Amino acid sequence: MKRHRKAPGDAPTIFDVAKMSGVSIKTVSRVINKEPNVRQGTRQKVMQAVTKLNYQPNAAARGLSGKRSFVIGLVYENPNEFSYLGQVLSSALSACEQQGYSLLLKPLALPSATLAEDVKRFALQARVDGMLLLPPVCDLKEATATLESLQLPLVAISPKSPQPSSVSVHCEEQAACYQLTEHVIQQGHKRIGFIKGPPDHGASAMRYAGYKAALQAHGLPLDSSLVKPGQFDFASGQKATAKLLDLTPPPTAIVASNDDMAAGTYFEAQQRGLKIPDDLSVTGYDDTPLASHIWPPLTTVKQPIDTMAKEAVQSLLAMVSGEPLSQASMTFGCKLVIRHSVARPA
Amino acid sequence: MKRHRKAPGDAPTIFDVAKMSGVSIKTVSRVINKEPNVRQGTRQKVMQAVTKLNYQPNAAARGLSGKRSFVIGLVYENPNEFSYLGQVLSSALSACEQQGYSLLLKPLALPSATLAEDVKRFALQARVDGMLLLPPVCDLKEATATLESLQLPLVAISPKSPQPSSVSVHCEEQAACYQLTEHVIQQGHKRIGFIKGPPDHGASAMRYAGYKAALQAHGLPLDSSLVKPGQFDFASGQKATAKLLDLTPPPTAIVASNDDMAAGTYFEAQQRGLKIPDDLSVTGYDDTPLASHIWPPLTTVKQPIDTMAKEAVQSLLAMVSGEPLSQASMTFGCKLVIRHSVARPA
DNA sequence: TTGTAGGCGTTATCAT
DNA sequence: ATGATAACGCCTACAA
Repeated sequence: MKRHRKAPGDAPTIFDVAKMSGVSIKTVSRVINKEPNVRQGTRQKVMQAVTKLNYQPNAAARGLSGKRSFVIGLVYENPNEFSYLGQVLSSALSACEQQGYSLLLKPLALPSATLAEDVKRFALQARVDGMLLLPPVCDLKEATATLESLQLPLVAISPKSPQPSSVSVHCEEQAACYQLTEHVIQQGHKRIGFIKGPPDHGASAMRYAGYKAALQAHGLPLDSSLVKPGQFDFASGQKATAKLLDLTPPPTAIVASNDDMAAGTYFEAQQRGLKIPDDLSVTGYDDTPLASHIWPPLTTVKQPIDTMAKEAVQSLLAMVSGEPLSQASMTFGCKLVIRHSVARPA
Repeated sequence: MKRHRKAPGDAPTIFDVAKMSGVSIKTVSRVINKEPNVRQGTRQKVMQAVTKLNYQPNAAARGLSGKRSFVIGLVYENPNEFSYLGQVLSSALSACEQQGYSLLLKPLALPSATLAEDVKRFALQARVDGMLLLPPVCDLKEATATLESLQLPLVAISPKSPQPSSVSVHCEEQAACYQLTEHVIQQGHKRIGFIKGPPDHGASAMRYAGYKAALQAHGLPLDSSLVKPGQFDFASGQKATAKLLDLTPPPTAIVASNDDMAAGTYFEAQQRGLKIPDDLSVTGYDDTPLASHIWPPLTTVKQPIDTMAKEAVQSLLAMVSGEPLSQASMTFGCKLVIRHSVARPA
């Protein structure tokens, strides 16, 4: 026999609400889930009881019983710095909260031999309704294929290419990096170094393409010795910069594929006694807090991360609810943020 | 009639494991939860089936049925920068994962009129087993009292004072800041500015006390005009530095209560054409990635954040399990990280 | 528009 | 040491 008698301290259940409002639990359930076919007056009675009792649906029970768990996962690579991730995280979190969802974090150590297994375990254990995938995980077939075989709705944030098969949000990265490079060119620079991002991030290729296109558009040759690999982190940015500055003659400007690497460029240049921007112009990408906190303030590109994350969540939840998506992929514009790290070459 | 027949794609349940290993579900449950009173051979049989089926206990079902939800909450103030929080987050997350727990994030916008209500709602809705509290929330009575009335195990990370009533982990902040200040003094500085942290963070007072004690120990006067308020963020650090540098004569060194504010000091000083450390010595606190990424590398204090977070989780889980804690409060040592932002005054 | 019955996968209780 | 069975709180059928 079911008890459903609660001790004074216990949290109220749907039965308590039903009793207080004089309806069945199913009706309460309908109200809670905003289902149709409830009379206006009934709905109000129930809502009153809910408020009065401060009733909170039990997430575990909902997850167990229903199809939805009200949990979505955010999968990302274990970061060295929280610069970009921090922004995504904050935005995604608040978007989830607004929609009554919880966000579960899943950092991954890459490369991983057990990637597929790990991701699957995470999805199954938490019974997530869907997943938000960050680069480079969103482009790793082991991960996405496994998840898709679980029938899990997936949304990729800035994946390699606007996958026709899957849903994603991204930026006009190529155009933005074109503008950025053009801005540098317009200051009179001819030898412009470039620090690439890791090849497994889609953004890397896009940004590099923008750099190349700008060079070409302005009749500048593409000198491959001026292009160095990087990993989107400080250390690789510093290392690449060292190589670049060792060149004879060295570049007069360096376009780094993100802010963290640009910070590495600052570091190496300043260590060598070079003054930015007089001796070396530098640009970044992402407009992380760092960009405006280092001296001189870094010229960079601002992605609408907040908007993107919120749209990603929105799309994901729509998929979870089985709603048809108006579009499988959304592209947002980036904004050039001109500060003080670019000047005319000496 | 119970089905317990799973479609091929469905995740295996405890029944599947029970069937495969030829025992009852209760025995499987015992094995899963490491309960005693299971014969060694039985335990092994079950474990084999678990492995073979890749069985994952359903979190929702566990939460619904049992006393524990296997979820803990991490409550913090909405950050401008993820410098300190990012580290705590990473560590806490991995600690939770290791223990089979999930970590749910709860950022708060402070000050908040609905703090108690928000925190309570969060706790109830997620049915968290316990909570990790970061400053300044861990010191806000509205929050802690509400949570305690829910009988929720709480662990505070670096709270104001080693609360006798509650469990907490912290650092020897005063001693560390004493050493840091002493290091500056030993370089020959007499006029040493100090940028305080926000009064609602326990660390602020401790660090300030360390500064004062070092001054006194070395026969230096405490000049209150050299002490400015700050908020632990870049902007307030910059602002405080501006005020300090406007003094006549200005200080020859500035001790900032954390790295973010020290970055503000760098910014303001460099904007004025001052060279660090030749014209101005600077120190920070926390050893965030930023500290080693700005130029010149910042002398700071490293807290064992990873250890602290892991211990905090450990203690919390012990409380959840009703185990007696060996100690209600744990203190860890900090480490001075001497880099290149302090030199002899001109 | 509303209500009843049954099951979701686990842990708890109480036998055996 | 092991097992049968009743909760846990909710949602999805299906009735009414």
